[in-house]
Amino acid sequence: MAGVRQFDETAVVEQALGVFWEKGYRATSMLDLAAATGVQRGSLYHAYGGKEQLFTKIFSQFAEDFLAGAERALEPDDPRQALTDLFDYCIASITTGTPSRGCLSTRTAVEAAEPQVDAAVQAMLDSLEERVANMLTRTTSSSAHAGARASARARSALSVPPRDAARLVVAMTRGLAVLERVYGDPARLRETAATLVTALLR
Amino acid sequence: MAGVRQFDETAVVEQALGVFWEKGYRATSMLDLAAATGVQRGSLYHAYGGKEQLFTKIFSQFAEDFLAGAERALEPDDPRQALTDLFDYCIASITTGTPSRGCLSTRTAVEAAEPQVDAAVQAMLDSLEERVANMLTRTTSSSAHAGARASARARSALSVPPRDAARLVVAMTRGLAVLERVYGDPARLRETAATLVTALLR
DNA sequence: CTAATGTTTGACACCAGTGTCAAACATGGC
DNA sequence: GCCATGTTTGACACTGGTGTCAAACATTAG
Repeated sequence: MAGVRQFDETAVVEQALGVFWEKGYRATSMLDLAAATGVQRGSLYHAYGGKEQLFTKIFSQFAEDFLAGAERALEPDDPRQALTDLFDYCIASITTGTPSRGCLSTRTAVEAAEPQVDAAVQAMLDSLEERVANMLTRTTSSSAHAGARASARARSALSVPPRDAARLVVAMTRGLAVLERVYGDPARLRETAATLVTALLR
Repeated sequence: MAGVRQFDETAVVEQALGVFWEKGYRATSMLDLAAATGVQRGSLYHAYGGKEQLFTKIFSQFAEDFLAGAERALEPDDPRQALTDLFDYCIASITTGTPSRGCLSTRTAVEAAEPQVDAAVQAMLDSLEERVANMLTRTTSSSAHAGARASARARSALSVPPRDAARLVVAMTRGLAVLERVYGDPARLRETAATLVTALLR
């Protein structure tokens, strides 16, 4: 194989992610991408086929990173702490930058229409939901079956089943993303998240 | 005053609302609007100035109607019923049409950038929050002060203060709007809403 | 009936973006 | 060193949208 790609692919992905995040999927043109990456428009078409394919690639990369971060946030054995950490993580992610860049997946979910793109977003949310559900079943006692050393004393109890709670939490992360756009106030987002955590854990 | 508007303004507003709702603020062009309303593009520019102004007018009309519906849904004296009715109302609103049209205000909040438009969305959410808060303080006992005849027996209690609960509820309506886009499953939305109601009311 | 007033119309000049392609160009395998 | 192979480049032909404007047109007050 001769005739080899001249640009640094990971750098391009990173730059392009920045543009998509800032402007949104729809509002981003191949022109913007070319300008931001320094790669000619023609080359981008040649290498990726078009915006949808390029975005899908970038988004799956992003989703992986995001989920890794969420996983870390969900580590604590106290569910209240884990949920709080998760929301803090999400809120930090969407309120970064000036002006804050918002939530890429939410924005994409709401504005995209391409099936590929929608599928990618759905996969990410499914994955997030599952991780939250796992954390909740791990850290809360549905009733007895004590045994584990770290939790000799009463563990927190959920006001609803863990699976349902997980869905609610994921739904809430989406709600927060929308409110960030509307009010742009991180403190307010944290308060609202805290309210949910309180309602969820008796 | 001679030289009088030839088109039926309320009809135009209604048609244009349909287009905005279906395609979203950004993706809607004056061309689309002209086609849908049967009014020439030039006339629309002349009469309204441009897309932003026209949208603002249409949106405030829409918000008024929406809030009136929400108000009606919040009438029951049982907070569980009122919240359920509210969520049902919201879910019905966003899942109408084939394919379902989604939530105009959420979509607008996420994709618009024009200050006028953002302000209109914010006003609507503030208003919704207030109505929910009113309903909650009206229908739940923060503690004693019985007296009212309809509630001689114990009234439902909130797991969090009414103001916070109201914010949470509004946030949730936004979350549901996003999930509608992602999963397109009304039943699932109702379930998630029901979970929140359960967590909120002990 | 007329004049004044505001509305409608279609055309104009413009811009931003798309997707494609032949030719010029690097590069690694031989 | 040369050639095959894949990449880069800039130009091309298009599309769909914008905002404006002079002229044609209705309508109503007087």
